[in-house]
Amino acid sequence: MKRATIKDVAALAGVSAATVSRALDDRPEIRGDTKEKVREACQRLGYVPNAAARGLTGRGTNVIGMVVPDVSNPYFSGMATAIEARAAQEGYRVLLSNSMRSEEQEIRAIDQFLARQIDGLLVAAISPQSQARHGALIRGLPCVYIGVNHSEACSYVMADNTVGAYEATRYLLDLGHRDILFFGGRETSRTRELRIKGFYQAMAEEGLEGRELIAVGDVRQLRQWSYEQALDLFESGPAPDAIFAFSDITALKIMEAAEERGVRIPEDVSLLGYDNISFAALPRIDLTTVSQRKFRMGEIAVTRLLEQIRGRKERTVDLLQPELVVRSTCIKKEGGGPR
Amino acid sequence: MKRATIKDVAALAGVSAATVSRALDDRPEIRGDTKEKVREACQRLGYVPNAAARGLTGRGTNVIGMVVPDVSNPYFSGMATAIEARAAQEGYRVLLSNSMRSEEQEIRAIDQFLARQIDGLLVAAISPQSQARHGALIRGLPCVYIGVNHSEACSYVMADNTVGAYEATRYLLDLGHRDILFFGGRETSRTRELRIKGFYQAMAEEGLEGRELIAVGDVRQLRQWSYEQALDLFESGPAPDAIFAFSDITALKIMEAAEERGVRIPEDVSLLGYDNISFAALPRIDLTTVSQRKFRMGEIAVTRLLEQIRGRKERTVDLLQPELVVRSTCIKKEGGGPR
DNA sequence: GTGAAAGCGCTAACAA
DNA sequence: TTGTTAGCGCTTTCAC
Repeated sequence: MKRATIKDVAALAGVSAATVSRALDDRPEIRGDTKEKVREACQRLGYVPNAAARGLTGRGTNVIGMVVPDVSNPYFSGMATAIEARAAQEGYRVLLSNSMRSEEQEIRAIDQFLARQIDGLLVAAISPQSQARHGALIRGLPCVYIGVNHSEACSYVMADNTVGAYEATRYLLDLGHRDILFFGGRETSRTRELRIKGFYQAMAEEGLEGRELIAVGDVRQLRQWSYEQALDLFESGPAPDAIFAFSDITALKIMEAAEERGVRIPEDVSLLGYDNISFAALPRIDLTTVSQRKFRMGEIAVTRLLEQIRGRKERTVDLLQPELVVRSTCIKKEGGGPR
Repeated sequence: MKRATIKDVAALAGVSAATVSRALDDRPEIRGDTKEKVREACQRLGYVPNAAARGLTGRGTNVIGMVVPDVSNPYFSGMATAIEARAAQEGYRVLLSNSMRSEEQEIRAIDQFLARQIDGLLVAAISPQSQARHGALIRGLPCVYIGVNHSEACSYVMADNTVGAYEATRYLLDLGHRDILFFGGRETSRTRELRIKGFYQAMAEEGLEGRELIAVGDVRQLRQWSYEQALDLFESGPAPDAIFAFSDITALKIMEAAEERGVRIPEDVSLLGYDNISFAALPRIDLTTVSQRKFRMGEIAVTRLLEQIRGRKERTVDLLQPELVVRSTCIKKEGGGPR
């Protein structure tokens, strides 16, 4: 069964298509009873205006698109939820598309959105390189990047990862830990680059060297990698005083390996994550971590995007200060204590 | 800056719009060098075909829409991911929209999709009632419902919740538990209705009564409610032998309250969840639960939807058998043991 | 092999 | 207050 068009409605209501259009727009120049007739006809035919055709004539759609690397990652789904709530307040709907951490899929997602008459775009890109490739596509479309993966040519909102890592490391140091291991993250990750900088900065202040473990292999195997490396680490000799995990997800895998090896957290080794995903607050997990304040980040991103949609021309940059969330996986080092 | 149209490309390439259209479709009748010219012009102008206009002329868009109650719920985001992977294999993209557990938002989401030239729709509805209201909107559009909230008039895929609950309860019974409490779920929930049926069925077989706790209040407050009720439960006297939680999320809140009250799980009370969300497998959580096999469910949903898109007319119904996932939160009752 | 023209469903400018 | 007309960007006949 073909869907009803505005013409079908017009015919049934005995008016012209233009009148139907105006009636549905609830314009004042249309008589009440005409509107009534039109509404009735729409009802009868199950008429839904075709947004494609509408978009064609050049008005806004009140829809914004959002591209994320992976919806099943609580970091992104949490942010998406905040964004949708905020957008809804402003009368916008959000359409979500997954790039599955593939450059090609990311491009296709953006492409789809561009072709689909949206008013603006929010992108959590998978790498700074990938962002560079979007520019040509996006052109004049209002767009805000979220997170560290963006070029300097676009508007973006990000948390200060270096400061976050610095403060987290300071916290560990103040707890008396000396041998601290930065665990995970891939070499190509910009996020890692920023975090490790903060880490070494804090370590250097104490005249400490610090050590790190760089993740290798396919992005999709990272969790497995973390688990195996942690197993090795706990097996092969004295563990560090504390582990600063690249992300909460990594921390969780480390915790799993510790469990497996009978290493107690935090008694034997302190563990600190990054991101403050909802998992981290779970009973028994209760992971000490750094919050990127993703809800706030989402809100700001929507606000900036709407400003653009409403005419703002200048590029915007928002840098959020992260926040240490102290829970129970880090304790004072035995015999150490704050200096 | 306006986006380039097919005409701009045509002008730059020195051909007609029709030729551009054909060239981009890689049709054999177009000469190779013409295609080359066209491709180059597209490149230069950053041309992206407008899907709206394309959809207008009536061909498929290779996009399917999916409506979920809440992306930040791992149950749905997990399923969405499975669906996207499967759809991608078949050359389809998935656009995700959140209903935020509101009937109004759900309708708007569907509306949006209908208006947006998608080839098919996947819906995880928030209630059976809400589904009834979609019918008029959806009309002939290929559509598959996921989960228990659907009418009998549409195609759907769901897990057998009654059998799942029955088997889980049997498991608890076989472990020697007698006083089992079914905890949570709102009175209006169809899911609850089905699960509690299985629960009482198993209990009745043993000549046991069983007891239940019905959740009240706003959906968004449910977690808080679970936590508080569990606190009360553990405080006000002898806890049951075992708790069968309405969902994993509920179980997690119960676990939190137990922690708070010094009640040990599973030593003092066994705990069983439902859904097998990814949280449940976390170290230290390790929750025994029932899997709805949501990945499989997602795959089947996509398959059925594509069948419809490709012409199948009949309604389809798929019922999945759930699976008990034994982990560590349920143990034999002290002094009880399997009979 | 390519171009001209019609039409998809809708809205906006102009008439009546 | 309402109808007529043109045109949004694209695809698809039908000619050439």
